[in-house]
Amino acid sequence: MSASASKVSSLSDEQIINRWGFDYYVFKALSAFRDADYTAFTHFTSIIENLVVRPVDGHSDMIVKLRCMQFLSRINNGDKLDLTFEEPKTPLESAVSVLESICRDMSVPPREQERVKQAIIETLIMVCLRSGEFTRAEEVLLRHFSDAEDSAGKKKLFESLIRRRRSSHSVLQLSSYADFKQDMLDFIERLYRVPEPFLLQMLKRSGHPGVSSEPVTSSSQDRQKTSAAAEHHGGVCARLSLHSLRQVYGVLSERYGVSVSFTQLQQELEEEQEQEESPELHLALSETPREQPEPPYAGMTISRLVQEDDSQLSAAEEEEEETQISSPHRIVIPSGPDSDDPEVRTPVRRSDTHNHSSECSPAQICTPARHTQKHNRIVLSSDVEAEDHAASPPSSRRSSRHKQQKKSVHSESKCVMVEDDGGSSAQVCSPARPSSSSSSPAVRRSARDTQRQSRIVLSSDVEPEDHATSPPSSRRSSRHKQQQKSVHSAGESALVSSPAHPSSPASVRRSDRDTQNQSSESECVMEVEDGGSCVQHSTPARPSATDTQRHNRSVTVSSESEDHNSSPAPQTPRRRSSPSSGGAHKRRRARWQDVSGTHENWSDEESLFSATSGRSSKKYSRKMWTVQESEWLKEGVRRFGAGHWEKIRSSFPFTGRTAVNLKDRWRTMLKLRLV
DNA sequence: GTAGGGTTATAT
DNA sequence: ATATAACCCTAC
Repeated sequence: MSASASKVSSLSDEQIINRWGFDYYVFKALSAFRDADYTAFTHFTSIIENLVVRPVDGHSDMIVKLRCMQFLSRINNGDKLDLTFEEPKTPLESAVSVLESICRDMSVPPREQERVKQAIIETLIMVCLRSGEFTRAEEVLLRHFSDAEDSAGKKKLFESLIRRRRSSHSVLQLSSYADFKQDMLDFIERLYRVPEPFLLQMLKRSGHPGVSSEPVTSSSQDRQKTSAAAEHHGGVCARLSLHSLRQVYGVLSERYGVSVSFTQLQQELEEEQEQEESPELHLALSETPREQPEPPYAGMTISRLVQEDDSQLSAAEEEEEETQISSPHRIVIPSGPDSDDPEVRTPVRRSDTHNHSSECSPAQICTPARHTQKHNRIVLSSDVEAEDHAASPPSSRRSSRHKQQKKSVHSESKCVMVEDDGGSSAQVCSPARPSSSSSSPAVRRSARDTQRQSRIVLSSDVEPEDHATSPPSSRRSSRHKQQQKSVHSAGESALVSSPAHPSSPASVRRSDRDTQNQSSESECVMEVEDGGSCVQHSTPARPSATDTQRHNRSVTVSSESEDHNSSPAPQTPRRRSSPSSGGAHKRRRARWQDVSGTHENWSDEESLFSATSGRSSKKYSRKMWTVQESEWLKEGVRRFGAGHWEKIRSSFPFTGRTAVNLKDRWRTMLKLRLV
């Protein structure tokens, strides 16, 4: 779909950079969890939660990562029965819901799925027993306990303990919650290996001392592989002809809207070489940024291009596979002495001469650059990292969606690396999933097998994440109307970023005032417990309600902007300053997001990882539909036809939506003529 | 599982 | 009080 192009173009620097940050913090959160540093884990998830509220380039494996974070957050709080992530459920029950979502998206062997679920349920029952919640334990036992024969013994035991109201028993003592947590982490890591985040890679390449990125992945060998791979990088490259490079360049330039011709580029390169000092290749030179600022990558230097992509999947590639370069090798054009020292490469370095700084900002961030070497070289490779995704099942996950959209499935992985003297190199990789086909051997990227990246989400969907029944937050401002009229076009799925939902204010649901006090108290407690960061949410800054809301909707195509978020006090530790409120007029809640601009997509109160304390039982809370969800729905109807609600529901990452909800929403959309 | 009419929660 | 998106109920 042409959407890819527009999508890419609409990525803002913030979206891209936030994505880097997102990947980094996910990685750190997993590391912390593995190290049993749950306080740090909580801190990182809080950061993620807040980050995700900002515009983020949300394609690719973001959903998977969010789900993993959600899952682990719930597991992490599973022993606290008074917390809830989804209204009536205990954290572990929510974990089961998330597990189901994960299993839907990624093909998880049924046995594994069952085993994990059973482990969670048993743990939940034990937690209930230990805390004397016999009734609840019984409820869980009856509702979720596996009927499998092998668990019959345990079932009996639990029944007996419940009956006798015994909260102590050797079995209860033997099992440790900490072990359970690690077991769950192992499950997640087996399922999905998080690739080394782009930011860390950059840091490492920059030669920053002491950067040791502990892999999230359990096997530390991976990490070593990573570096090893990096080191060999240069060595592995096969040299190809200029002709090949030219072809590849043609494809890429078209894709990214680069107007410079290959020949021009060569000339520039030559000139640069002559000058010796300009290590970088500047596409920008000829790009005339001013003229066409629009195109996403226009005006960027190659390095920047590359980098963005390297940051783990960039949209473009995922969507256009056709343009994929199929040559399995890397192309290296030596233009100078080449040195293979990989470590030194700093992908982007701006330094020198002609760089139009303005255009390449993002890239520059991480380019410390060492100036040692000088050689120019450009490497384009379609590499393949995949190869070893042994453990990863997921290739199929979302496949259904994909397939339909694209027919060709081939390996999507490709990598473009540009390196010039100075050692700066950049790479573009589309990790994509390791699809069967080509398995070219290269090892790249972060060398870890990571690769499984789960699928590619195609249209940018980022999932708004989260669970279903979340309590509505109270204030959601006036969005309805606006949304109706304002937009509606959203036609194609061009959504770009869809952040996940912001956190939810826990207990603050409907009327803030009522619950506020309580909630604050509890929230605080909770934070302390787990994360330690108790940032008082108590008075959550109440956001001012301005209407500014929707102005910003960014470029995303979708027009309906709903801003659903109303979560008043995000539980996160830091309060977000809401830019918007200029004042303190009647402040209602800060809607930071509104300010941001691109997020139209989420619904109010859902929180990604935070739990609320206290359970409420209220009738039902309305969960407004996000733009993202509406887009999915439209896409689903387009694909399967109206009336096939269940099918549509299961084909998109809806959370907390039933087929009937979809049907009702569709009815509403028709009524509003949004479709 | 879906269609349609009724109900409820919210914003104005 | 009114309008209405989201939800619920129930027949098929």
